[in-house]
Amino acid sequence: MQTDFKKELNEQQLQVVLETERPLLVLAGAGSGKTRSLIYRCAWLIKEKKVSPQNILMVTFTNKAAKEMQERLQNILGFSVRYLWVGTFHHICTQILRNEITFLPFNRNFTIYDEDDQLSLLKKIYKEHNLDRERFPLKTVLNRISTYKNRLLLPEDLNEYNLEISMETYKFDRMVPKIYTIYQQNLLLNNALDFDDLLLYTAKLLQNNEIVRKKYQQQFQYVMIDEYQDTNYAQFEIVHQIASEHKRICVVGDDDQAIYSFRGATIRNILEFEKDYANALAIRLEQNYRSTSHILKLANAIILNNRHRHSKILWSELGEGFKPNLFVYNDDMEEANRTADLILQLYEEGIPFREIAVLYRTNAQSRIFEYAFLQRNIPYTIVGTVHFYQRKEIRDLLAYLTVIFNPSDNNSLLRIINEPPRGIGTTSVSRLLEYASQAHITLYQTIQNVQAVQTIQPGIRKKIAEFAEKLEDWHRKAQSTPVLDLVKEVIDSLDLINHYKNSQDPVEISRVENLIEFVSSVSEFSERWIEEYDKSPLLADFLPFVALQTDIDRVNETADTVYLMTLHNAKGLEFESVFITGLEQELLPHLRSMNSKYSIEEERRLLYVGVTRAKSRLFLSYARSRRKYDSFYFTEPSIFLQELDPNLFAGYNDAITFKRIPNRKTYIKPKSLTNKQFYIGQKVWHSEYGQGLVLNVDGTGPEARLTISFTSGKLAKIIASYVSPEPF
DNA sequence: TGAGTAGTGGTTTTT
DNA sequence: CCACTACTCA
Repeated sequence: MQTDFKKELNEQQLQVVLETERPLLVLAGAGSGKTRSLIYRCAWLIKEKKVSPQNILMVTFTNKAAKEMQERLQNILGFSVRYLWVGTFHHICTQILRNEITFLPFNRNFTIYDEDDQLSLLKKIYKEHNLDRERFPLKTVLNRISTYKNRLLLPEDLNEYNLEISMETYKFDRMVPKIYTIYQQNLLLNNALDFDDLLLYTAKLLQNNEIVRKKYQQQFQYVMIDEYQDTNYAQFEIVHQIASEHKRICVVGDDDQAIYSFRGATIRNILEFEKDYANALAIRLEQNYRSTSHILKLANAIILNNRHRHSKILWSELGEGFKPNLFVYNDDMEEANRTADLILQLYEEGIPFREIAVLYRTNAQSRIFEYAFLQRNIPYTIVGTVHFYQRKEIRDLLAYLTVIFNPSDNNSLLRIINEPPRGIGTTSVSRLLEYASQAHITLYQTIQNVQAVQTIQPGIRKKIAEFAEKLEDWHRKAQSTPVLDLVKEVIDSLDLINHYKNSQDPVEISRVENLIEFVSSVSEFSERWIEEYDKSPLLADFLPFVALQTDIDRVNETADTVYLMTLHNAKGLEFESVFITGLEQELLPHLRSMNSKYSIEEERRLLYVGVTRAKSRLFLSYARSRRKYDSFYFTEPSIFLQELDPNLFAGYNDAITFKRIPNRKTYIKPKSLTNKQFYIGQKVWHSEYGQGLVLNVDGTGPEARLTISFTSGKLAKIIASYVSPEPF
């Protein structure tokens, strides 16, 4: 193996592999082969240094990256590394918490709450305590609580705020710790943890419990952390507690790609690494093995405008390549249509769809592209919008599974108690809750003994009892029945397929498909599980997996589809061709980030991340007007474009003067591109027939009839509004 | 008491 | 344009 990889790595990468015994800080530019270096380092440890896989901890940013690392490592080593600890922080923390459950205030079957669960729990709290949702907006409060947790601050650490003043008179800052206290109590009552809790409890456990800390310090002899620039204080503390003793730690990161400060990530962890770990060695990887020079030139020029960074210039030996294109469109619809046309053209040039990605700042932007792609039969996969697991029907089904697994979870039980409708309305539910709180039992226990709740009509009591009996039956079965069989039984027994199929509403009918897809995803999960562990997975194996699963993990590489995703989701990926769309003020940089220099710099890094995803073709675009809700507004080109030298781009010249258009509040229908006069000899593009040459123009404006000779051989007369000028 | 309907307010990014 | 809330009818 030694001879193998020494040829494949450059000098600095080799150093990353071989320097295993001291703290290592790897400053790795985009596309500089950091993943490869990490994998070889890991292989070196196992093969040459005879380190057992279970003594290695490797933290990645996504589950997908973890899976990839594991597979590539197995290929190199030629044997299974099942016992290697590789995964995201959240995944690894979940594992640790389950192992150490005896030291924790909740039980083994805890539920992991996502944002939707958090919101519904908080809504319930607001109702019970008469809190004003306008004065204390749910999301703002949740964000603040998250910030506290990321800094490892518990409600009791904020005690100075717990003055005995009536709730209504609290100002926001004083109210949040109060809500935080109640929120934490409620999570415990539900035997539930939110995402931040996974980190918080793990960090606190390692800090305060010497037995546990020693155990993991000894187990994880070698620690590697990817994307270190995007770790927060809680994550830092977890790593530090584990690694500060033996100090065999290797972190990899790039300050220019820090894009998660809103989640508490702090660049401090990279900047202070050499202070946190004495005798640390810093290695820089600057040679890029991904993109051609024109693309890197643009990337370097963009990031040069950030003041708070380590100077770093990417270079490659892959040749000059194509200059990036910049396109200006009149509106967002045109941007989507033209992007789709360009993608078809690339496809015809031999680039598979899976090597093409369309990136944007906000999830809402995906819809219009979907529409354009559907019209042209371009296969696509959206990564990260409405998460598959967030659709109503899937969440409902998951709520059933959650209650079956963790009966203490009132929140999930409330979600399904009348879903599908079984005649248990709000009044009955509040009577159940009232009884439960007076008797100091859970909602689940209450419905198991519903005959005791005299306030509810006997008829409804009977319905509740039937429901409760079903749940209890499944709860018993779940201990031994494979999760796939259990899921099928739940769906059958609730008659969900027919429930949705028989609806008049097409939205409801479409839910059937998702249910079927869910079953097949459970089936897929089961197969993989059986392959690895030689036994069928139970519900207890499946639920934690689902909770930490994200859309990016569901990306299926075998299908040939274009990828649509946010710039955030594109991190760590690479594509032959990349489109970055919506380069407008208030979109990129986003309006909500424009109030501070620091956050503008983060937006600029976001663009930098997008640009550095491209291997050979890069297309940037913006629209002069954009639809929002149901009206148009006018846009200005992004400041990030305005600060660049236009010569970095190929393409339209008038596009790169970045003329500002005065903002108007009233809606004026944007002039379509086709208002431009077409001329004989012009190269044009048609969505169906492709590229063509104008032979004759009859009339003016969008109504003009053009005679076009298409490269496909077809000669056609076409109304001007159906074709667009050829951009290349 | 529950279910269906009209009106209202709200979009950053994610584990 | 969509998801959620408050209101009305069966």
